[in-house]
Amino acid sequence: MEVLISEIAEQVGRSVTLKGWVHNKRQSSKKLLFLQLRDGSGTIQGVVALNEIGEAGFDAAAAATLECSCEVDGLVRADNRAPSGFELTVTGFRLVGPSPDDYPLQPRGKGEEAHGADFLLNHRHLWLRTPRQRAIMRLRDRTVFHLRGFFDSRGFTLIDSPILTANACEGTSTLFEVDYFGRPAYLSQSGQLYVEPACQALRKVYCFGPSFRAEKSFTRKHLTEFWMLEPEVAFQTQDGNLELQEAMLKYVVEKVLDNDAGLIADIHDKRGLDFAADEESAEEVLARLERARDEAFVRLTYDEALEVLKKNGEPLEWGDDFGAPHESALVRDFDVPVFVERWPAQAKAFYMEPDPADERYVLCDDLIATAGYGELIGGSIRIHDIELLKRRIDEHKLDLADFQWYLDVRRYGSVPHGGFGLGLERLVQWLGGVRHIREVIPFPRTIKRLDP
RNA sequence: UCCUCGGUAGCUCAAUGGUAGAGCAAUCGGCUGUUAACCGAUUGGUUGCUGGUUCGAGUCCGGCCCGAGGAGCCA
Repeated sequence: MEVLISEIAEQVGRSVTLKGWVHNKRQSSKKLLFLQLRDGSGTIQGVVALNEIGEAGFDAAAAATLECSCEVDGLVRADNRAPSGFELTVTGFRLVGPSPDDYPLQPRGKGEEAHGADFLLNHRHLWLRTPRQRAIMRLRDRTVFHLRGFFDSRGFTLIDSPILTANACEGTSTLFEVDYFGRPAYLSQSGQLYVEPACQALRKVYCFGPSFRAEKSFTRKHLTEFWMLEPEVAFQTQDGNLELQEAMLKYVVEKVLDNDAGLIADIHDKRGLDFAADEESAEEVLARLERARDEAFVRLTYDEALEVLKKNGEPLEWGDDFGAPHESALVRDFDVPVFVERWPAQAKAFYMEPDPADERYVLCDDLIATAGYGELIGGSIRIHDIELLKRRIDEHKLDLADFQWYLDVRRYGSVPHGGFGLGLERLVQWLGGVRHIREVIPFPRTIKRLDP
């Protein structure tokens, strides 16, 4: 019977067939060898003994090379010598697809010595086969699943925003331009302009899709193509917006801790091919997530954050935006994520609602993650007064003609509304303790890398 | 765009201006319980490109190319 390795515990004592790949081979003699088999659901060790499989079968298994694909028959045994607790006594081996002896990735390495970042990224199509990358891809999938579960449970509707857009609303410098039947179009850098009208139709909505930034940044936390989830809620308040952000993250963290903690252990297995040498341990990641699940997030106003920065030796002028050094200085004192809300209007985007308590500020927030993973979320209440919005568009030297339909949202039954943008990759980094953003997306796009 | 560091075997890295090396991978041999197996042997090089200094350059100097990480900007 054909089974998956993930189901092998139910098959003890039975003869089964596995279809997969040879991850590694250790030959002990002309009579005994070990195959590390993986099938996408897990890995198991196959024990190939001459007296169990016969000469022809042994020779076939002995000819297996790294990453060749195969069908393997065998008897499932519980065995405490195996890391997973189960082994397969191999009784048949059939090659499906050979793998020449120039397979570029080594099945193991002495920590980060085996391969470097550039080499691994050039072989991303093969790198994905390794256990660490499998665990990261699974964690990404589970994160999206849990996010969708959260918004579903709160009555949100998924609204897909377009990727091709006509307007360069916040300036063209960070946008990718494409030729759209002879006129310029741009790859979307945010779905916000589209979920704003949608929330007036469906009350609570979110979009989730790729975002594109042509910024020439080259760091561990930037991609030119990344996935962003952007909720937008009609009749939203500043406190309601923060509550939604915190509840969303606590929900995802709790689900990951309950269901997917094993993936975090796999990600931090020291045997993994990995160029992020100085990462947290799995225990540190789990402890950090437990705190984020159990303790209230820190909430600071911009002015309070300035005081913390002054105390930590990174003073800023009122009105200045935070740089990366300020972010780390700010979260140094806290071991849960930190909201910084109510920023000076001059540091933020044109569409943000003024704080009624003091109009020098706007109703907005950034959420800064623990452990150096940076900004996970940026959110705000949007201006719903059409005259104020026109004034702001003008002040920011933007073209009113580009915003006619956006202004319609304020013209007909305008309501206070707001939302935020969550960077999926940064969330997966933070959840998994993955130091480099290029590992948490299957095929990363950066300024220097379009292939594979 | 700016700053810093780097480019030597398939990979990860060594090599006072003086004969280009190791570990891993691969190949061959050995071993009936290996867990990143181990032991022995073999193969493997236009030292990123280019011009210069020098008796002699992987090493020093100029230019270029490529990569990494940080700044800025952001998610």
